[in-house]
Amino acid sequence: MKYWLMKSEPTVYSITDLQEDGQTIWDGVRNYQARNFLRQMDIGDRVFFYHSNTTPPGIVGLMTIIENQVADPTQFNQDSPYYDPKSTVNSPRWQTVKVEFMEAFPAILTLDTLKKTFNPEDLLVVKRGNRLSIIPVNLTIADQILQLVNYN
DNA sequence: GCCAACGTTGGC
DNA sequence: GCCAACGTTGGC
Repeated sequence: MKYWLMKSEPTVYSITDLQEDGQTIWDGVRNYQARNFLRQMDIGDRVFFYHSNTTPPGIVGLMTIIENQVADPTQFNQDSPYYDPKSTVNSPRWQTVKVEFMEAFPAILTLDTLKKTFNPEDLLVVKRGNRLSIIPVNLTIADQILQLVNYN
């Protein structure tokens, strides 16, 4: 089992939205590096849910992968801002995953705390200028994040 | 609202 | 294939 971190702006889709929906297709990713990480995800992997572009930003919960190699439906939808005319049903360009809600943390684990706890090399999300919306988190760091959640 | 970082586009 | 211009992300 691997750990990941995925960002979402809470005004677009929040941990509360996921809690209500139960599960969702993580659509709209249009960055090749992020997509390549999505392709590496397996069923059962766990994902930290990160709220970006909000005050304060930080990790707010945990979800798990229940389906992988999912063709992002928005790439075929002409009315979607994520429509990709170069993508076809037979050879979709954008794969993603379906995630299921696991838990919302009792309190947000803020970016500020993450910066104080981890080195940028160990946790990419605290690295200045990093804009990747999907990043891998190694097991050691994931354990430490979960411990922080439990102790707070 | 500012702006640094950085990805993408398109002319050449 | 280079790189300037432009667009987007996202913290502050």
